[in-house]
Amino acid sequence: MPTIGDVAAAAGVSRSTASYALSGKRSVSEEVRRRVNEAVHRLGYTPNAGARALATSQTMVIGLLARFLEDEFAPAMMQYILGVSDTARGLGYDTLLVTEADGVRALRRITGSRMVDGVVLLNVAHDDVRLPALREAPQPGALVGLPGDCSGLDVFDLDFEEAGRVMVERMHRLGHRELILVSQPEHVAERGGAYMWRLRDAALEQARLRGVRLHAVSGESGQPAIGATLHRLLDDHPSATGLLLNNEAAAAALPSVLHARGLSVPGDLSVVGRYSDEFARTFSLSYSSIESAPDRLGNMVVRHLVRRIESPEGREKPHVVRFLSPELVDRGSTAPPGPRGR
Amino acid sequence: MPTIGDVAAAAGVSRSTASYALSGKRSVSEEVRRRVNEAVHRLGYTPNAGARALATSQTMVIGLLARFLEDEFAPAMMQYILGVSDTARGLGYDTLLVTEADGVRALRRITGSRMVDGVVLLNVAHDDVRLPALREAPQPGALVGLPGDCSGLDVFDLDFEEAGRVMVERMHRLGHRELILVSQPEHVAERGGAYMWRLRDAALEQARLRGVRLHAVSGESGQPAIGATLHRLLDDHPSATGLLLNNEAAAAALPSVLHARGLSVPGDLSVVGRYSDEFARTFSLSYSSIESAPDRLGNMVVRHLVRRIESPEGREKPHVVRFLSPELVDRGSTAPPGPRGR
DNA sequence: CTGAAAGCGCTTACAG
DNA sequence: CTGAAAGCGCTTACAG
Repeated sequence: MPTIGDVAAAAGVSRSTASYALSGKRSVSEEVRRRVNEAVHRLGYTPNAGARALATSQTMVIGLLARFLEDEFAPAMMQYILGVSDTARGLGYDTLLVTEADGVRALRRITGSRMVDGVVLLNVAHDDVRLPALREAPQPGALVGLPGDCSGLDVFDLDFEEAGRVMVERMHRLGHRELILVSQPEHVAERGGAYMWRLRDAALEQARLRGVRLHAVSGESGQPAIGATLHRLLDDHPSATGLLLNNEAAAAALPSVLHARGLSVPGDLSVVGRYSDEFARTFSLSYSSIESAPDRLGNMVVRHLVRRIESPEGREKPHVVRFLSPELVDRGSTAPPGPRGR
Repeated sequence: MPTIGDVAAAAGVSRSTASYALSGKRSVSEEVRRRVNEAVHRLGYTPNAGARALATSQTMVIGLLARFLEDEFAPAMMQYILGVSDTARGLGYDTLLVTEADGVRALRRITGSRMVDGVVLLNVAHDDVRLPALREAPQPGALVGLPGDCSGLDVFDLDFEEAGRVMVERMHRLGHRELILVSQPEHVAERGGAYMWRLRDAALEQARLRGVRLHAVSGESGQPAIGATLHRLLDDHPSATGLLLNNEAAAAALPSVLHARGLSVPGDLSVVGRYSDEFARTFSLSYSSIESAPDRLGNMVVRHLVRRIESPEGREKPHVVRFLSPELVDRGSTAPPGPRGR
């Protein structure tokens, strides 16, 4: 592999001039620039990333820590990873994907060894053990998911509280007065998945304000258990006319449950879910839903991280906690209360 | 961040001795080793990855090129990526994930700049444009997926031909004499997805040998189109008693199609699919299937790549093309022909 | 506009 | 068993 020394020799200039001709960081005569570019092209020169990182303290790589938790919907993770990776590349960065179970050790390794210029954490828990290690790192960090303590980090997440309110509000306006909300399993909350209770508590509060009865329950994260739970809920609350789903498995299982009961949507039951459009397509779901927008979140988190990496004053700017406004994608699954309510 | 110079100073030895004490590449007195380790621990020293890469020409990173093609099942990709990433970490390597649309350019960038010690290509097509660039790279490359020309590369894939034979054979032994095979869309084959025709052609040949009628058709990759196609196929071939699915969307859509027709499995229809166990769980599918084993393939491809990276003679060893034997996971969806055949 | 030189933080022959 | 020094391939002040 040719080095910049080879390029310089071929162009008949010094290594520093070759370097400047390529970086444009100081003016170079037209003639020299041409000769250098020609040499680069002819020799097939690509700068050595390790050497450049050593000289500049910049790797042009961001670390992406993904956690795969039991009972979470794995395919959804792919969307976040793609959003991060594609955005990073668009900004000139590559992505080091870390899926190691021991996130703290992984974080120490990639930040301590300066393999990355910044780190994105996915699937952040309320009391995430990775955060202390991230705060100690010399590189900036940004999160997707809301921890209890956001200090020293940029935080991005869907506004799950607003999502809960929007769901209830949509149903209330249509005239619904009794709803069922199916959330994730209890242990998702126990391990710090704040999105579960953030949506639920806000939905309960909004229901209280509107005088709507809301039955909030946890549901399993897989078939056939969640299907059985949905049947039981519909049995237990025969006068409920709307179903809110903050549980992807429940959304995926609902069509067969409704089919088995001979219920139609929205004629007999109104439904609003919370998942990504990609998810809806994969499972052919035609329920209106709050878009969880993994691509937009991935985009936001990387854009802010890179800004902090690149602007010298950015390192000291106050950190942000930003919530993405939930967007209700209307797929026609809500209507005024049907016969179940009469 | 402390350097090895800081460690050496704190331990009262030279930098070279500190380095050797850590690498163990030459013997060091017990006393010195203790002092160096103590200094490392106290200062929180981690070697700088860029500097080490520059000195050793080893990055301990492997590149992973994933392609996301239209009409392919994205969640399946996550399984391959995890298999590669987890195996790499177990062998001491990190994973640079590249999802860039222009795979050739991406490949040139990460290999030319020596960011990686080797490269894994996922979702390789018959006439994959990335292969010439990979062969020119100074690092070894390994593939998941079978290209037309395997020269200079290690190639791993499920044995789709054997999979096709196993499917037909299972049905034939149970007494089935007329089967339907639903493959991926035609354009999957047109863009070089050899797994499509490899399974189909082998199944057709095996059916011919056994005197079984086999209707081989392409199906769409999403709802509702594939559902309609399945209905039409069952209408068109009323005496077919077995269904073979080399199409993940078709497998996901089948339960509702069968429900709508009032058909039970395996009483009325025997079914064998081809997908991963993870996929079966995600979609709650209880059809027997050829396990596509993304985790095992990811493991194999990385293990071989690392062997080639690390053993000096390994660089010259003949390249391998290895097919993973298909395993039929029995979920009880096959039985002797049902009433449809009578 | 250009070049010689120092330096980034490691590893590893070379000497003792 | 240990150290001084060269070298990996870049970038960038310093001089002219």
